[in-house]
Amino acid sequence: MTSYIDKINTYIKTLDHDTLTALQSISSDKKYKKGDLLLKQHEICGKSYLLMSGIARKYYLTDGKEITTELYFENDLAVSFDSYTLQQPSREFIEALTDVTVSITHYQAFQEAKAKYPKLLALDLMLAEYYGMWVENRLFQFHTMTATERYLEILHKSPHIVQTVPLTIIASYLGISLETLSRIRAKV
Amino acid sequence: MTSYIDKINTYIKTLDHDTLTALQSISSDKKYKKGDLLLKQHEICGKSYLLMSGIARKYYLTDGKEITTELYFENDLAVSFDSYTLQQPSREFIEALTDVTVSITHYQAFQEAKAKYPKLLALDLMLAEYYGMWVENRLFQFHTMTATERYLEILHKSPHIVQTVPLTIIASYLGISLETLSRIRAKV
DNA sequence: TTAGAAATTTGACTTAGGTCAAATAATGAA
DNA sequence: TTCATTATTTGACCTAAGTCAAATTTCTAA
Repeated sequence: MTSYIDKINTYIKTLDHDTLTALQSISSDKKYKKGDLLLKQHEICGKSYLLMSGIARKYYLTDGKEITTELYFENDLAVSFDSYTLQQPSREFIEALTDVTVSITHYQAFQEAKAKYPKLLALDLMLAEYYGMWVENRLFQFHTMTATERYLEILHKSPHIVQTVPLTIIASYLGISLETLSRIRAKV
Repeated sequence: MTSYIDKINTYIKTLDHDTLTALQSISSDKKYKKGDLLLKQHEICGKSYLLMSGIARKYYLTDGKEITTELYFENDLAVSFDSYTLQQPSREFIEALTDVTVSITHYQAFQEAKAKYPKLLALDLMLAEYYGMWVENRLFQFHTMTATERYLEILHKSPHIVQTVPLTIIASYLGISLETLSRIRAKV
């Protein structure tokens, strides 16, 4: 599936000058401090955030508890998918876990650009497909793997997560309690 | 999210004659008997299956056990998403749970049609977005809900599933054992 | 209709993971 | 440095859900 990111990047490199400048004209950089919220619950996700540097996460609250649903590193694209797609209030927050720099693209401007530049429509499809496969893979893990197996998967495939993100957040991302994660780590 | 299906259907109704005939020219109907496999593991999912009638499911095998990942009813579109998107061998099977009639569209022909008819590209994006939101919602359920809560969710939002699909399959779809499902049902 | 197979339920017991509480360890600002 | 806060670990006990085995119930094909 990493190969699909390559495919997307390769595709972006083939974009013509006009398409590329159109895209740049509707994007702008912004910095956030550690702890800042890029998106709040109940807000409509009217922007996409491409992480240039730093770490961020997406999470929601269920009876007072924060459940992390996605972790973002450099070059990851952060949005609340359903809020962005349906332009309806978000169930999720997006939070900067460190100071971050992002490239922001507005939803509405991007919709208009897609109508004018079909290559952006194709790009949007690729991004949606990638996200679909990513979520499908995560669901697969919850459906069939134990907590220990899920932790080992992260440890092997995304060691940077374990190295940079607090265990409380990793535990909620794995869908287990902090104590259980600590015990799993104490073993292998 | 049902509203998004409405949006997709509304969009389809706005398709011009040429686009529509192009789509029809690359689609054909086919019937399968109960128990037939529309897609086998390790095959590349080179077709999409729009269910016209009957019930089908998608599942994979983990150490000999069948895990159902999706149930299809009339008007549902069945594909192994990553296999179809990446055109790589499928981890999943697609099986007819009853006699079914499907409208089959070939992947390759659809790719070519999308290049010629941009409205099909936009349609494809909507379908990918819908699937992404659907999977995200299922992941949410696995991430935060107990087995009982997941069962009640199905019971309320998709009662047709409980009425038509064997409990063994529903149990694996919920990620629980058959016995646990039976006990949940014995209560409320 | 009826025997055999398949689906579902029930019982007894085990286990992964949760909860609550307390003890350490690590970090960061004054 | 040092104190206070935050992060992580450890202990004791609990609970949801799994496993294995057997009993029923429901279908289905002859």
